[in-house]
Amino acid sequence: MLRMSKLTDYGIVLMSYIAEHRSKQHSAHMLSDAVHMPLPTVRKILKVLSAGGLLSSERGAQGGYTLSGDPASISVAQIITAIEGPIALTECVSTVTHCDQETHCTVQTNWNQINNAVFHALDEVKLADMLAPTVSAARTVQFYPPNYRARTVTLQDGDQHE
Amino acid sequence: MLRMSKLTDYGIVLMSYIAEHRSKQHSAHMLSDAVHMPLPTVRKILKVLSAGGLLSSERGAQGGYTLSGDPASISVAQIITAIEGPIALTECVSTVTHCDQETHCTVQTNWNQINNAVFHALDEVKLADMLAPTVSAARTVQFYPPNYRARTVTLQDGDQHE
DNA sequence: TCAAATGATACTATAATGGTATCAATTAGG
DNA sequence: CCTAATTGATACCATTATAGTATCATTTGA
Repeated sequence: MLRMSKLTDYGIVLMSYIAEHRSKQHSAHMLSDAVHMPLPTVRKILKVLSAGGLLSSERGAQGGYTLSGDPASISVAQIITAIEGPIALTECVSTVTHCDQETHCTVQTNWNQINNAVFHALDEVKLADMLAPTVSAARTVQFYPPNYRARTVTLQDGDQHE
Repeated sequence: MLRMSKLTDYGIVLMSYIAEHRSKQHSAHMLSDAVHMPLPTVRKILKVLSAGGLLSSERGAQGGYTLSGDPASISVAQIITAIEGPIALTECVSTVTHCDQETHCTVQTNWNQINNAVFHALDEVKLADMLAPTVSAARTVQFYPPNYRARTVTLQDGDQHE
């Protein structure tokens, strides 16, 4: 988990599609057809991406959306941020909520560090990278141990819990 | 956003507290008092952390929980994974859902790359790092531009939208 | 002037989450 | 051996967030 919203996922797919077909102006309707997503949802997302400055919009007949920048300079982090707001894993980092943990919360400061790390990871990946199937995968070490997973096992008979 | 659940946040606070007071056996009740969280919730989280192998539990009177490993070797990624399940930002990565995007989804393969990056970032930060207030912050470059944020502005009068 | 398009707002149903309650199983100690 | 303290498991509920829909206003090209 630690999942981002489905809308964000859609947003990235949309951005990818538009990036693949630059120069053209894309209406919500066209995109809805092309990417097989419900029109109202597409509209909503495009609006947000536009408000976020990632797409340029033109109103009126023959209007539509275009990328407002170079695919190589638009990062996944930007897209996520545009749709979900600033990347912050915990509430205590993002908002200035007065939480009664504060006293015991040595943790607080270190979250910024973690957020930075995650943000950086997401900011390194550009839209252009998403288009080229596996270009950068080659130079990327696979850190995720394939069978890494906490044991949420339900113990079986005769199984000893350590 | 891209927020992890509140329970996970709690989980990290609990793990931090236990790590700060190792050697002792901690009952849910004690922890609830110490960290000021509702007892049932604490119980739930401890149970999960225990099932995830991060805590060792002893039942019966005078029972309780202890860290099952060294704070320096338990990572934030492990804690998150224990509580929320495997770290996967998109559904299409985690589950084998048959989504009708597949055809247009050049994106798919690259998500693994992103997930790896994020996982790595979270796996680098150990529980021990969370205790020492700002030890490792010094050697960590601050990547997050302080005013980075998509413009979700509501335009004011006389304000020109680019 | 009309049709095609985005912009804005508000609403609804479903799902996820946080929180609670209850009972079973285990174990130390009198 | 019985009781109290403790974890384990399951089930439930209320609130919130999310995804999706509907509607109307605004802009603009032909």
